[in-house]
Amino acid sequence: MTVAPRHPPLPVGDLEDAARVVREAGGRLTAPRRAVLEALFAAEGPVTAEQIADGLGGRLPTTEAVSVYRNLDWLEEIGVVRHVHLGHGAGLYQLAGAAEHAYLVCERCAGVTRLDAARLRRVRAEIEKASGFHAHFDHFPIHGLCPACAAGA
Amino acid sequence: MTVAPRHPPLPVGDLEDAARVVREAGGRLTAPRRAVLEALFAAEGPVTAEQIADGLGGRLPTTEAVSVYRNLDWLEEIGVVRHVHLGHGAGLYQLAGAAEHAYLVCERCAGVTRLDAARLRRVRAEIEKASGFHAHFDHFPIHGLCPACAAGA
DNA sequence: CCCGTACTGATACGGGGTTGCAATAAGACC
DNA sequence: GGTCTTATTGCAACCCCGTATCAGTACGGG
Repeated sequence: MTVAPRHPPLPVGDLEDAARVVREAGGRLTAPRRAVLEALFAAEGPVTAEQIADGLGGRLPTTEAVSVYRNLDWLEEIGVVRHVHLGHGAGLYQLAGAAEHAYLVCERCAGVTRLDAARLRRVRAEIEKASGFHAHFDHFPIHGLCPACAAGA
Repeated sequence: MTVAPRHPPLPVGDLEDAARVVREAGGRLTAPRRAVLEALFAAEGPVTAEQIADGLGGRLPTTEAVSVYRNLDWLEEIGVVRHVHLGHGAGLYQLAGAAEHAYLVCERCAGVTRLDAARLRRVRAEIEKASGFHAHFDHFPIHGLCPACAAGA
């Protein structure tokens, strides 16, 4: 689990597409690797390695946790997978999408809101103006109070 | 290690001040607790629990790690301490300051820049406009490319 | 100076992830 | 299809960063 991506995101459309990318990267499409990819395609949102190992709660065959970790790492290295942290617990993995998403986590109700890149342009511009940093919002969440909790507080 | 502060920050100016606050919160000023506070005052920036337990690398007497964790937790509950995460590793603890600081972490060189609240007003405003969230930047870092690495990339 | 109880230290345990290594199986080449 | 190379697996042991339990200690109000 690297903190920074080594390769640019390499979005894949389906399993077949992923298989091609895997081979092009010099990898083999083994059963555990295929299972990890299938789980990522089947998942609704970002999921933990443990959820993948458990077959998303029984919906898919299970996979050895250690193989899940190794495959997620490697798939992340080649750009197919990304992981985010939405709190103190386990990292959450997902297929690398074409567009960056920010995750807004409410510190009171723990609710998570996904915001797409387009709406962050001005945020990034303000950060750049204030610090020179070119911010990415796809690895650590933006923490704070959601509208409802802010109103109640 | 709570993810969200339970109490508003309660900045303390020096050890004596901290001792008063500890007693007012119904706590006792034991040797390990004093040691943790001394380490936090002596530290240059945010430090790990382990660094505190080690006496900041020998500069101060050592303290049992388990007591360091318990004291940091309790001090955080009463508002004297805050912790941040600047990456995948251990949390980093510091005395709660009066002003919020954001931590900008470069994903390439891992350099950390501290930015104070005043310069974040417009950033926060843009996030509020885009999502309704009232963002805090003092718990998770803003991840991205520092000016130097952005130029080199 | 006493005494209740907040706190300590030793130990065990937990989640989350990584590493070492022998055994297995993809898939390139024939 | 058979062979062979080596990427990958699965098991087990391990590591980091903390937490929980609990008997014993010591802080500090009276």
